[in-house]
Amino acid sequence: MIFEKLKNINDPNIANLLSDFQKIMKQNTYSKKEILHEEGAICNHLYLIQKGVARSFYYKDGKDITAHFAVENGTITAIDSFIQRKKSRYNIELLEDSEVISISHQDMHTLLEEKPHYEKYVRLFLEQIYIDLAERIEDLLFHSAKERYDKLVKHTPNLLQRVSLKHISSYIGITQETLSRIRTQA
Amino acid sequence: MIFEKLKNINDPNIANLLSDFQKIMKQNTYSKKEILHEEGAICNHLYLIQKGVARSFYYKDGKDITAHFAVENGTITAIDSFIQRKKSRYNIELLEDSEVISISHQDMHTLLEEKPHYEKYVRLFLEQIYIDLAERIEDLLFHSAKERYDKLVKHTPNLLQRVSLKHISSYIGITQETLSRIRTQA
DNA sequence: TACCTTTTTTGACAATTGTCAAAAAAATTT
DNA sequence: AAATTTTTTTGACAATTGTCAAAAAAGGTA
Repeated sequence: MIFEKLKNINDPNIANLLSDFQKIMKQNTYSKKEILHEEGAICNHLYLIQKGVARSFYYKDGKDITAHFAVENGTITAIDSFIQRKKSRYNIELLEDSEVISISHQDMHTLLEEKPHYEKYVRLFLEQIYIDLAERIEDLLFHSAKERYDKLVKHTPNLLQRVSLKHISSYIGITQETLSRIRTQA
Repeated sequence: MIFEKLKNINDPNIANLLSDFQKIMKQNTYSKKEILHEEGAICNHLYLIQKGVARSFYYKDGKDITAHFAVENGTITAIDSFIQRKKSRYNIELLEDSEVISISHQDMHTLLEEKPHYEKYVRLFLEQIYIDLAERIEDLLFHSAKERYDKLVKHTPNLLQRVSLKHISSYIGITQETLSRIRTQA
C-alpha cells in the first residue's frame, strides 16, 4: 500500500484508486542533502518516500527546526502551503539518498474533479494525519523532554539511527545539549 | 454560514449542502456546566456552538487540561474518538448557558454514503482544522508562554473575558500561577 | 593515515517555569 | 449583606531547560 495512512481501509475500490493515483505519480531519485521544496515558494507536491528519509524544517530565530520526518512509506509536504496555496515557511530536504514519488497538487485536483468519489480517501487520509498531529500536541504539552525522547526511541527506534540528534532535538522541542544530557543520564 | 470553517468557499452547491446538513442537525439548549461528552465513551456527535462557550478537556496527573475552546459558530467534538470510533480521553463541557447544534456521526456517515459529493466539504473542513492544529503546534514549540498569551489576547480577546484563567493557562500549556505572573508584569 | 568537517558531549551559569502554601479578590449563594 | 465558594495573585524555593563556549568523538575526504 503506497499510502500508509490508508492501509487499514477495507474497500474493493481501493485498487482503482491506486491505479488512478499511480498515473499521476512521478518517481525520482535524489541524493542526500537535495532539497525537495524551499521556503518562500508555494508547495505544489505531495511526496511519498519509497526509500530514504526526508525532513521538513524551518528557521526560528535563525535556528533550524525540524517539523516532520518521513521514512519509507511515509508522506511529506509543506502541508499548510499545499492546502492553502500560499507561500511556505518550510523547507523539505533529503537526509539520505532516496527514491521519492511526487504527486502534483494540480494533478490531484484534476483527478478529484474528474472522480469526486476519491474525495473520501483524501478525507480519510486527512483524518489520519489530523490524529497524528493531535497526538503530537498532547505529547508536547504533557510529556517532559525525557518522556518525549523515550517515546521516540520506543516508537521509531530506526529513525534515531538514521537521523542526527540535532534534528531529533528540535523535532521534540528541546536543544541539542538538553537531548545529549537526557541520553547520557538515562 | 453554520460551518465557520467553510465560510470562504465559493460554490453554488453549498446551499444544497446546508439544507441537507440542516436535516440532520438537532438543536438543544444547555445550561452552564452541563456536559456534552464524557471521557471513556465514544464521541458520537459533532457540536456547533450557536450561542455560548464550550471547552474540551482531560485529566493529566489529576490536573484538568483544556484542549480546545469553541465560541459562537465554532465546532467542538472529541475529534480523535469521533474519527476513530474509539473511547475518548476528553470531556466536553459548557462554560455558559448555551445553544448547541449536534450532528450525529451515524447521520453524517449516512448522508455521506447517500451523497458522496459532500465528501469534498468534509475534506475542506478537515483541511481547515488541520491548519489550525499545525499552527497550534508551532505556537507551543516556538513561542514563550508570554508570547502565547499575548497572541490569545490579540486574536480572541473576548474569550479572555468569558473564560476563567485556569482554563486559559492549561490551554496554552502553563500553570495558572505562571499566567498570573505574566499578566501582572505585562 | 592524516586532515578537515560535522556531530555530540560537557561545563558553568542564567532564565524560565513549576510546585506548594497562603492570602487577596471576585463571584455566587443563602 | 453576610457567608461561602471559586478564582486570581503572591511568595519562597526547586526543578527544568536554555545559552554560550569549548572539548571530545565520529564521519568523510584527500
